[in-house]
Amino acid sequence: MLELRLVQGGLLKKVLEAIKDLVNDANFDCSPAGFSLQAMDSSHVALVALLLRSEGFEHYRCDRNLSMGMNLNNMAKMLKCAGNDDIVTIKADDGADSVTFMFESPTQDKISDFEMKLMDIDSEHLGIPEAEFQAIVRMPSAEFARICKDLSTIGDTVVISVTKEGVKFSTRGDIGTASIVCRQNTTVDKPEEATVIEMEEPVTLTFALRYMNSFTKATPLASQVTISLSSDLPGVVEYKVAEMGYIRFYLAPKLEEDEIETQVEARPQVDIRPKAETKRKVEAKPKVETKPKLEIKSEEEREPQVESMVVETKVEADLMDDE
Amino acid sequence: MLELRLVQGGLLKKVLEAIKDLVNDANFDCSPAGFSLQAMDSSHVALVALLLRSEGFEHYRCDRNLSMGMNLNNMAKMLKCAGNDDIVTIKADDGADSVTFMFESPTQDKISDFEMKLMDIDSEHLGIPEAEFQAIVRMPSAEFARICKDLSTIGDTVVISVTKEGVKFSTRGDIGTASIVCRQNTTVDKPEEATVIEMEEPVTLTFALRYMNSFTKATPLASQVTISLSSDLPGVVEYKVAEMGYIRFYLAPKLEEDEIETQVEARPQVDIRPKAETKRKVEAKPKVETKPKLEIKSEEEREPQVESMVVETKVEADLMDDE
DNA sequence: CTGGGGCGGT
DNA sequence: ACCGCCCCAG
Repeated sequence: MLELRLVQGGLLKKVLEAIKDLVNDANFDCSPAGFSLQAMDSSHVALVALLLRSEGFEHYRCDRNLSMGMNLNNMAKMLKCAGNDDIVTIKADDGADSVTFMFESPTQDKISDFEMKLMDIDSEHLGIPEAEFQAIVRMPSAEFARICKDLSTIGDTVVISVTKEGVKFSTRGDIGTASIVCRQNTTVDKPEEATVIEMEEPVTLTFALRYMNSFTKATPLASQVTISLSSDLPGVVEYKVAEMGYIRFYLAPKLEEDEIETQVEARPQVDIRPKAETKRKVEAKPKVETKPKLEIKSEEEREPQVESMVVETKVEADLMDDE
Repeated sequence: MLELRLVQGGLLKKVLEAIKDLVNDANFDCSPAGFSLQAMDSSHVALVALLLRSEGFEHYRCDRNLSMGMNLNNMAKMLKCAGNDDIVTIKADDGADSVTFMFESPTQDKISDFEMKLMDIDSEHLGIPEAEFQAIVRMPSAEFARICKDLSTIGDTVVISVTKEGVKFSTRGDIGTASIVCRQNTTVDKPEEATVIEMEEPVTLTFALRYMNSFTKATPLASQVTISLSSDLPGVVEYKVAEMGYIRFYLAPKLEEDEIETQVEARPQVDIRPKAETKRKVEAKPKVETKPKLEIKSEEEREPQVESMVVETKVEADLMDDE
């Protein structure tokens, strides 16, 4: 039996708006620690990881771990029927093939029940190793969204370059070039306007703007966004979900044209894809891949001490390093 | 070397939004007097003249006259990336084949650089004679925009009729007719709400609404619009650009059906088109043209005293009678 | 002036 | 689904 009561129903609406364009179907995993989701986008280039901690719910009952496969578009459709400050309750019986969303208007005058069929989705739970990043940029989420949108009117990719002084976003396209520099700035009136750069060493990476623009759908969730970069890891774009957890988007960097020949094979291969998937791709395309793929190991491929981090304890592991 | 620094970057954004639908490519002319543009729309029916006086810029450096051919859509795309109260700097080296737009956020935390390729556009600088108009209407720009939009749902052309009492806009279409009269009104709370008519003699002219509606894209620039009419001249729709200059749109009146036969040849031919262009059209279509064409002489065709008004001094001449 | 919400078009 | 548009509120 599962029963999760969330006072700020609007949060869940925004969460679904943020991920439904990237991922069609995904399993929501419920454990005593929280409500979470991990899924790759349909082209296997980006990965979304959502966590809503149990403490963030007004009421959280989860008798045993449950994985519920949902069509995110359909779920979003139902959640759209909730008011922004309705109280949302998610209910499912163990082993049931459906989930119920209940919306209570703030005045309790209106109670809505939506029932949605669950789907059987086979996706392995991917272990995402915690990594040290060479640079972490925190900046206003709206500003980041604006930059990605603006740059995508000029080019298809963004080069993000972090130095101590600031972060530079640049692109190039048929009509010209663009370069936007945001300086570190911690002396602002409101903390949500700050731009903070934590940097161990300068990093320059290239990403597809198409995905970045998808990620910025999460902008309404948080006033700040965190961009974490290392030269040999997928970039991470993270939005906090108020008091509850986060949505993280992982995106493999594109190789610069002149890097492709020399570096693609030398890179540490940390592959996030499930084994079968990885094999198939490799067999199908034995050549150098210029299309970026996320490189994080799947659970089975990881080191023994990680291997032991089974699904039941995994969410807690994630919790530890949040915030 | 050219370097123009404009504190109200939003103005330039609005200027481009106002003209980019009418003109695809045009030369911006920089002289010590200011930053200006003259261009005909692609169907050679309307003409846009923009002037931004050098005094309106915070910093204006223009070592020598420069004509920069730009694709206005691409320029508008780049300017859209500026915030409305960013400071905009336009930079170009003499003889360079590109121009740079720099945007500084009000807080200076964000600096954007956009570089755009210039194009080679051969357009003659058209001399637009200053004329006396039989009637000049000044009215709220939003009201004029609304009228043009409303009338274009009924018909394709607007008949503008000015008398001492007011100005009448009327149209006729398949579904019926419409007529909107605005009375002169100078006793208003705010000066921007006034409707003022300066009239020497009554005028009635017909214009294509399609162009009028294009012109009203400039509405955000100014709270008032000036419509200047004479029976034998193109109509002029003018929007002031705050403290800096103006955008003027010239549009040839349509001949009323019953006027075409009797008047078209009798009209004073003041043709704005470059000579070659004029010739070609005439050769191609020796018949009576029912499509209106702007009738202002090009530089070479004009009278001696106008002839001497060469490009260098021309902007200043425009300045004289502005305001 | 910006942000948000709603709308209508493409 | 996206974007531009319009209105309102803060």
